[in-house]
Amino acid sequence: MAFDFAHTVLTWYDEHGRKTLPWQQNITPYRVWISEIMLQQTQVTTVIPYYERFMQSFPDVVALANASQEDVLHHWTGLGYYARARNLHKAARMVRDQHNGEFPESFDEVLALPGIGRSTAGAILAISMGQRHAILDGNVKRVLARFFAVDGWPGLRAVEEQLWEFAESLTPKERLPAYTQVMMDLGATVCTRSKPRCERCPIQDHCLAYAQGRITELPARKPKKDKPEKYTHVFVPVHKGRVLMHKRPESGIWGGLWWFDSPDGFTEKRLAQPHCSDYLSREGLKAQTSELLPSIRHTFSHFHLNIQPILVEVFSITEVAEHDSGKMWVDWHEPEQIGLCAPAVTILEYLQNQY
DNA sequence: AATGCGGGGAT
DNA sequence: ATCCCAGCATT
Repeated sequence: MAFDFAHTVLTWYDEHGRKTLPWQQNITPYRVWISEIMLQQTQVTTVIPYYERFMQSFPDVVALANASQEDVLHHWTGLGYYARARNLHKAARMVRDQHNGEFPESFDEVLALPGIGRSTAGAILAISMGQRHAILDGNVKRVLARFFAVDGWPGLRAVEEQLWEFAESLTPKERLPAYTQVMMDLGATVCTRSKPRCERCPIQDHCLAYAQGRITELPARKPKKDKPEKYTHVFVPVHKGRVLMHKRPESGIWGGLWWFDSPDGFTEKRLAQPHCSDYLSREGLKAQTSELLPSIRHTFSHFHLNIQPILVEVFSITEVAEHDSGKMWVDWHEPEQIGLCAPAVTILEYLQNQY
């Protein structure tokens, strides 16, 4: 009889699989959905506190739909990939308005929700409903690339299609929640990127990469390219314990998050320090002093950003900006419930400590 | 098919 | 400093 892959890993799961993660308790499609989105490109230990806070504030899909986007982004501050939060909110409103507030239970309907692709749709329905769908996240890609000794970077279309075929062919007809979980557990706790624990792997005897001594070279690494340096100046106008912030456009870097006004955007070369006068007159402000705050180096997936914040102490405000205008005076000792990008948090923390 | 999209943990 | 993580949307 041929090697029964699913049975072998399921037996291992019963003894060694993770069963106490927050989203593994009180399992519902909604709770699994939120966990799957948060866990996209984000590690488990980072997600856990975010998940707990999110569930506290938005216990069900209707609660999430009824929240403001501002509030949702606030709960996402620091998690990254903010389009995930915007899509999550949009999808919740679709569920509320088009599915009577009940999370859909067919694959095509779930796949149609923004922010949910093939793997996430499969994971949600397999884990919460026991439906038979394959998944292919980073963990499963690594396990299968090694088990079948698949060459090539999994980001390549052809390689990914091959891995999907393997994933589909191995998926059993029974015990879908446990099987889906164990494929991720294997990748997360045994078949790790570096120093995999092959001696504890239930499928070691049938692993091609292990047999070929190619565990460390599979899956193939992503072709690396060096990240360009970029630069930006930002004005940080302060007045009586508050700081003027600007809301970024919905799309692009830090979409919908609050940041500071910049005279030069992100530039390829380091520009001379801008004068405050133009900015101040445009904003209807008068300054008494300005000084450079410590610069911040922030790394994105595709470039480094060198940020030079310019503190401007303002002594008169001719116009108080309104929330709706995309500008807001934020109390740095008690920031509003808004979404902030990581460098904005750094600057606010600096103001808290210094002033 | 390739690129954009964040932040942080592991090494 | 580099790699990469429970991926998806856009072009």
